[in-house]
Amino acid sequence: MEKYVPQQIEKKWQKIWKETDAFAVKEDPNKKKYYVLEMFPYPSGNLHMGHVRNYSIGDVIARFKKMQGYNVLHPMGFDAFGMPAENAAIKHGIPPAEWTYSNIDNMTRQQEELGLSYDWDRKVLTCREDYYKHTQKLFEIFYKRGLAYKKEAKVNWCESCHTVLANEQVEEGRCWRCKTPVVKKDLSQWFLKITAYADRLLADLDHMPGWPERVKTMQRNWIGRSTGTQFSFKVEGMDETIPVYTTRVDTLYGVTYMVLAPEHPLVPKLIEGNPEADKIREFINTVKNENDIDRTSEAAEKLGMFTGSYALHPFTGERVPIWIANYVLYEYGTGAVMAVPAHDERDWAFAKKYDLPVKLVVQNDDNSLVLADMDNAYHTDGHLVDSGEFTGLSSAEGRKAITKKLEEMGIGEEKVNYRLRDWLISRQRYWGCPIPIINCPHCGPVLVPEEDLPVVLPKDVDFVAGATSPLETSEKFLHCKCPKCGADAVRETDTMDTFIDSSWYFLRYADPQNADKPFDREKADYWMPVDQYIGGIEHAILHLLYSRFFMKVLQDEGLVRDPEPFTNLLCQGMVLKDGGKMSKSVGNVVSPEEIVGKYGADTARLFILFTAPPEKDLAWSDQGVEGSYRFLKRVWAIVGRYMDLSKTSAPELNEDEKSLRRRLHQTIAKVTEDLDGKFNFNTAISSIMELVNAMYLYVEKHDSIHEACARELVRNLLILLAPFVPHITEELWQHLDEPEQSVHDVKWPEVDKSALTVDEVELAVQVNGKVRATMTVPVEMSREDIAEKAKALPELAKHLEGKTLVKCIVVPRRVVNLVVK
RNA sequence: GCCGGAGUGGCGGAAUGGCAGACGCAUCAGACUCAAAAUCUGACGGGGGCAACUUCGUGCGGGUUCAAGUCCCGCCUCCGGCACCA
Repeated sequence: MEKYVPQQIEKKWQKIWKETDAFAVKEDPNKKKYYVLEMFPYPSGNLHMGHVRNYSIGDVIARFKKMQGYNVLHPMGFDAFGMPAENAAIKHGIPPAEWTYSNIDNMTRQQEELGLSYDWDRKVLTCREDYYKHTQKLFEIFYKRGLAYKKEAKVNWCESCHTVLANEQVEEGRCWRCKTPVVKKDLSQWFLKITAYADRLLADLDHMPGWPERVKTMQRNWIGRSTGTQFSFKVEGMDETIPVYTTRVDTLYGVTYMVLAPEHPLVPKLIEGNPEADKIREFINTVKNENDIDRTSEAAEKLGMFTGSYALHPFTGERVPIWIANYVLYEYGTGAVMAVPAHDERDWAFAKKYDLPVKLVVQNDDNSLVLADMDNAYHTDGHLVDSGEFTGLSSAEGRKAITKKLEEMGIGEEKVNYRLRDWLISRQRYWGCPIPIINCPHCGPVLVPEEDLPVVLPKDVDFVAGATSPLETSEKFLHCKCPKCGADAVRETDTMDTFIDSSWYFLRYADPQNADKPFDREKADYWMPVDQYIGGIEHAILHLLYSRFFMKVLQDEGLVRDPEPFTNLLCQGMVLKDGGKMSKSVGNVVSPEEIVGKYGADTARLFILFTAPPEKDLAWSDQGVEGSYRFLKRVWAIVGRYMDLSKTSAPELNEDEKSLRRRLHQTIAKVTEDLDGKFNFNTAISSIMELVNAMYLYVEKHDSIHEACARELVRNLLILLAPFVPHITEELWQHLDEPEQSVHDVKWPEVDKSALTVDEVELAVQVNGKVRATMTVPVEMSREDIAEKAKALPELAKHLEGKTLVKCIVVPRRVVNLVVK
């Protein structure tokens, strides 16, 4: 047989798969479906190794499931709206669409060169009118359900990207994309009411066993549910009350002051008449202008000022001074807190700094707390002291009883709070989905009528970087008539966050050609939910939370059946080089195209799947790639050698053939087990390597083989390898005298249990738990006989000499342990 | 601080409570070759021993068990998420 030249055979098969539409699928109610999906990429220009890893994992699963008889949906598309396209326009004058489509073409070609089994007829591009038309339609659904609203708010602004950002897109106070420190800005913006789904997003996490624990934890943290009590303080001498939220209402008798966020709307009134008012205003301004990094940094000092006003304690009527401080967040709870310095570390620090009184109202079990000796707040639960009628209750009882009393007084109630904020979706950018809203001077915001969708992105815009959306520069786009009253009106010029586009694309794959609707319910019900989703951990919150939110809203709307989009989630690890992330600035980037060109796609895929378990980080190793290439050459050669061996047709297999056949069926069992839901690609491949090694040892020893045995070995070796390395297996398959069929259409093999039977097994023989010998015994030998045989082993004599046997444990097929004294 | 995950040879990594280190990389040796590469075969955790063999060994300290990388208790370290969220 000729040499293994991957470049030739890979091109050949890729062409055939493309021409025959080999992986196109249709709904088939008689077949069990399996939907495997890799997160679609942003068309940045070129695939990187992370993509290759992502797609290789998905492709093995898709091909394996198909061979198992499932109707497999395995689609691919592009998350094609986004900033880089627009930046290219600003920098180089290339229209964003042109830049994007040329990148898509290039990356699609690179995907094809990896031999991935996609149904390309279902390719989805979020930037095309036929897609974003439906994104707009979905926005209208949200709007009609009261889940999309516009409000004036203090929002996160990135100076470099010239746009606002969602909370989820701010990492440590910086823009997630360009790392520029985020500043606060007052703007009127569109939000989606994800907070209305906070409880369901949280609760359903408990019923998602197919998701990694760490992702669920991150989402739980992000949603940040807490149960507490909200109640109001009266302001002395004013007809005003200040609501506060606390999880430690049991410490209510320890309140010695209260604190408002500087942004709190009551502040101007509270400082009226205070001679220090100007100073306070100055302080408020300083705090407001600080960015999040400074304001929340660990080193940040707690700063505050006394307003001059007092609140009244709801139970004791005591005067409680009202302060303003930088450590209270306006966005969370009520923007005001009761301060209990004895039992809260922040309040403690603040009280010490400004010399405010401290009252101990919770004691530990042995009543050993002495305020004068404390150098920290006591923030754990205990029992209440100096707390009026509640004294003596445990903290938990105290919380219940005090909340009940506040309720009876009509000034408070139990309250659940979330850290999660509504999703800010407006972006002051061009290359995104236009928000289908018309702003009418008389009617306010009005939805674009459904029949007028899509609101098409205009081409006549200026891409001069500025603080407003480029869409404002298109006169034709901007001016329109109000659909309600017909008056002159202007269009909304912000576009939607691109995370909206990716929050429903998995549904579009089920029905990608539908012109009227985002997707047909019946088709969606057939394919959804995604059985296996694969992608990077960086989307643990962003994309994966938004998609879950969308799915729930669509379920409420009756458009889908299921509450969750992704049944099983696999978060692949990163591809590292020299101990760090591959990056252009470090200069350690290995390009997939280069590797594929040098070794072929099969080698690249095999290396990535073999070198590390999928969820762990993978260290790139040039030598490791060589090793994978070497293995494929061995496969190529051994198939040839088996075909060249002279064939016998003896009535019985010889011992070596039998053991080779046993090895084959062990391998089938192992690979099937490793691929079925567990995705241990690395150990699956290593077991196939062991089979190949055994096949080599056979040809070293023999120059003939039983024909049926040779045939079974080679056939099954190729089938087992097919999901991992589709080209070389297909090529070799065609060299066998098989019918006109692709190896990828063959049924996955069954284990022949009779092939696994053995006559004899080797047992380890231990004395007091230490292995001292091994022995081979017939499988059916009784425990008693095994024990007798073990005792008589000569190697054991010196370990047994002069000792008495206490116990003998026989574990069939594994071990014998003689316990002696 | 709270939550989650992980610690095994020179390296990537294997091990339903039952012979720790499968498979691969690197290294060394042998075969083939005039030679090299490629290829095939073998060795390969540490200490001691010419050897048969022996002893220690899965982050640390205890425990359960005939038997622990695996189970339990107490720590340490690293990675990730959240964090002035009241």
